[in-house]
Amino acid sequence: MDTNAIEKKWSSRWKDAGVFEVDPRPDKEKRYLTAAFPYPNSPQHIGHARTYTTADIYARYLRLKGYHVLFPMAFHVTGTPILAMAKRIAAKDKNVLDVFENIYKIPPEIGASLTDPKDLVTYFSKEIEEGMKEMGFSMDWRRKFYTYDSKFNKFIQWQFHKLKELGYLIKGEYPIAWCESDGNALSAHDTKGDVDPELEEVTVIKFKVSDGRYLVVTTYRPETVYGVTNIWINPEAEYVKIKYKEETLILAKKAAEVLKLQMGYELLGEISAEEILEMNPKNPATGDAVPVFKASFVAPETGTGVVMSVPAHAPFDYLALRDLGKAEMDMPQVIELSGYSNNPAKDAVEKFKVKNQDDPSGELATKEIYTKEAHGGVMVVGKYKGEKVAEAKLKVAADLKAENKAFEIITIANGPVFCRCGSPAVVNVMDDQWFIDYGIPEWKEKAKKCLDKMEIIPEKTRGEFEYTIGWLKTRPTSRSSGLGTKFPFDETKMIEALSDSTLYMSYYTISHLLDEVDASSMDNKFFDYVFLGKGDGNEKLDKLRESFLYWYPVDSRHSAGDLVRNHLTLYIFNHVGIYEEPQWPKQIVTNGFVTMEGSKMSKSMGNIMPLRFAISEYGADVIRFAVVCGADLASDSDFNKSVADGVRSRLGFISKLIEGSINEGKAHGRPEKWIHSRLNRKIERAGKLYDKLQIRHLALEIFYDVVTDLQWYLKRTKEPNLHDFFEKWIIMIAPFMPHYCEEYWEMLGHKPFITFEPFPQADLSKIDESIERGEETILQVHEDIEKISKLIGKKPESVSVFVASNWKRKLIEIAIAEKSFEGTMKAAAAEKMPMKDVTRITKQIMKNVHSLVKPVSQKDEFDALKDAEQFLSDEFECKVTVLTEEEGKHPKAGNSLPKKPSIVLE
RNA sequence: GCAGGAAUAACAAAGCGGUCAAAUGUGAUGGGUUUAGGACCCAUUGGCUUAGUGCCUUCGAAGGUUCGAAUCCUUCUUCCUGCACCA
Repeated sequence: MDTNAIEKKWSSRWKDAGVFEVDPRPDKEKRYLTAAFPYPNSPQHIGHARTYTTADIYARYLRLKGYHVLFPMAFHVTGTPILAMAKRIAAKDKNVLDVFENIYKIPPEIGASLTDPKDLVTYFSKEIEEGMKEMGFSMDWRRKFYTYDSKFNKFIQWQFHKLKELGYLIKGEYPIAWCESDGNALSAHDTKGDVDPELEEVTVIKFKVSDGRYLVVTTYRPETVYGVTNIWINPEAEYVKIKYKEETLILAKKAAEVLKLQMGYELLGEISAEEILEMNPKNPATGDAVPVFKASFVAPETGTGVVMSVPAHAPFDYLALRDLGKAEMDMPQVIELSGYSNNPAKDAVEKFKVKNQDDPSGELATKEIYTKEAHGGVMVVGKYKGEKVAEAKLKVAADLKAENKAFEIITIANGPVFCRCGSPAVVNVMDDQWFIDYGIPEWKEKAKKCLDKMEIIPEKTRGEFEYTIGWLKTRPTSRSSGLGTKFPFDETKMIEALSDSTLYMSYYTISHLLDEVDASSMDNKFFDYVFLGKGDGNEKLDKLRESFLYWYPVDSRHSAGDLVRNHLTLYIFNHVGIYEEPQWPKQIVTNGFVTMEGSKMSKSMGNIMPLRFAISEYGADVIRFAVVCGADLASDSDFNKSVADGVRSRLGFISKLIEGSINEGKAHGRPEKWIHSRLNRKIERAGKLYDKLQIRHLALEIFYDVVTDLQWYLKRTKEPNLHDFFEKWIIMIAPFMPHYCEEYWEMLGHKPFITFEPFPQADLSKIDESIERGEETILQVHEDIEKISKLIGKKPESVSVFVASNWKRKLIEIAIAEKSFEGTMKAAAAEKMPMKDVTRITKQIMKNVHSLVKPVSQKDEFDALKDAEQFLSDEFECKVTVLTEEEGKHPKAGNSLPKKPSIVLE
């Protein structure tokens, strides 16, 4: 069979018949599925396909179960990455163009032409859409939209009006990494080396020099303020005076430059290091005046460029004092640390043999002391004496701030970070930043309540959702640049990318019905009516509202697991905030990633396999399988060539069988009963596995195992008849490999589409335990003959098989009941069994008496083996005779046990 | 550091109190088929034994509970992911 031809044939038939384009049908129960929409700044690779394939398998399963299923798709273009990428293409950035050409195989002239964000979006979204269609995803493409569409913008603005009405939207200050020369915010896409600037709060403590004049130090350890012996400045650096909140602060010039934007101070002028060294500032915690000393380790661009010295707890402070010849001075202890003296810093310096403050091993000493004190230290002075350092740290800082003896500044923790333009990133505090306040308790309660009622697949991720709901607080939602929707209450701002993808599933329910509607008429009243039923409607609006009410709520939301901590939890919040309970989400399904031949896919490793390339290489049905079946839903699934080849060859095996099996076969013996018993058992289990999306388990059960069963069946029977088997099996597996199954279905003489056939019902009457156990015994005997034959090193001329007597079966039942050697022996004696054999057998079976199962009767076992007599004879090319133990004259005949017939080779 | 997840044979990955020397797939080895290659089929793939149904040692490490543990409990070790504005 020609894979590509089959896949093309069926995808165009689906398209022509519009089978996935669905509208409300009140006569049918609906299921509404959505999967996270893609971000079209590059083509998709096989990793992206996992979530969509999982969702599609589920969608197709639900159709077989008789539901009316909607599975829509759209494109998310919000935010800065697409803009940044277009800019980089315009600048002929080699990295971007190389990735396009070498990894995604985009013709270089096309790649280089995508300098307009819209062209970029158009090109890649087209590419992605084609790939999804080729994969056979059963999506309703009429509903497609882009998040920068003006109508969608209206919807998002409405969402934000709702959030504001609810009091969830607040305005405030927010620090961000900033480029002064470009005048905009910096995220990872905008920095050299794609570094994500990490912001961190640092405490600034004010040491009073005179009234209104302070020397300001930065510290991560405010609790050590009680042990300050002096202040450090770098004599090589320049220092300045600034006016900040009506006070004069003294700090390093370079530090002041970095802090300028966030503090908004007035520069008063320079001040010489000598002048500072003369000062005797007062420790705000103790009131003691301390001297100012010189130290080379102080970096003028870090913090304030002024440092407080706590020699008992900071190895560098101790070292600098020792370098000045002051090692013997009094060094007050603040923290007690078991295993250390009253000067842990000194202990650590000696332990690591640090020479002076310029010796790099000082870092090691510092790290050890900081870590240990932070977690194991106990305060020995001050207001929080006796408390743990971890707690005292926060309390001391809070007290100092409350008394206006300290304040917080924000620094770039992983700095220095540079903008692509070359200038260093600084911290800017936006005072007109909008937030969504996910910290509001009633809102959290609702989210919790929704979560409690939701199905979470895999269930073990539920804890992560609970954790995220608990931990979310105010979240910035406006940005100064990017594609998407303008912020309705400040049109100079854009709505941030994660905030416009939390309620959009509602929009799919009407997005294909808006052709006649003008964007300007889509105001708050419009959406209030359509989605909330508030206000007055009309015929047109009613149609939209009906569609929404029919499809909502979302029955299953699919995404990769990394979105639990943000998108998926925000999705819950926004739904419970804006909608009533009947519209709340019902289920969330998350999956792991896809690795490539054992390692993570990455651009730098060049091991990304573009989806459309993979499809042309292996065919969509094979890729669907390979991408989804390699691991449990939650864990990463590995894509490798050998697995894909394995799937392909099994598919070939099955195709051949179906081609050959259609008009055949009259056999109706044990093998037929067996394979139908196996099939019906699988049908019975498959439904539950599909419901829980146990995809890997399903694949093993209804694909790999089935191939193995078929191979055994073909061995066991001369005239195979698999027509009835395939009639059911094809439907059951169709969600995995829809193209092939449609083709098979047609080959079996049915009209399309298998897509809407009812999922097979398990015929429980065909599940035959004794037939299956019989077949197991045959397999066992087959193996045993082989083993023995190998051991004696020759092919047998004849084989006799002796089936154990019924009294032995009875004996096992007794053992199961008695569970003890003595008890079994007694009961056996009462039954007048041959005690010599009983002793031997009982000894043997007592070892695993707790796991014995009731044996089948001698007759059942004999019948099974007798039926296979010819088969075994053919297999071993000699006469195989099956006899009962009683009929056997050979001395070994008596060795037989239930399920373990005695075998004699001659 | 905090929070979550995980550790199983050559590799990947099931199993989550007894039927477990441990499914399945891949790889490897041998054999069959084939002009050759590929594909396909069969067998073997912890050790030792044995004309098969036996014994021993294994499921990150150490302890514990139990008649019985890969599975439950405790401690430890290692690895992964996230810790916020980034889609």
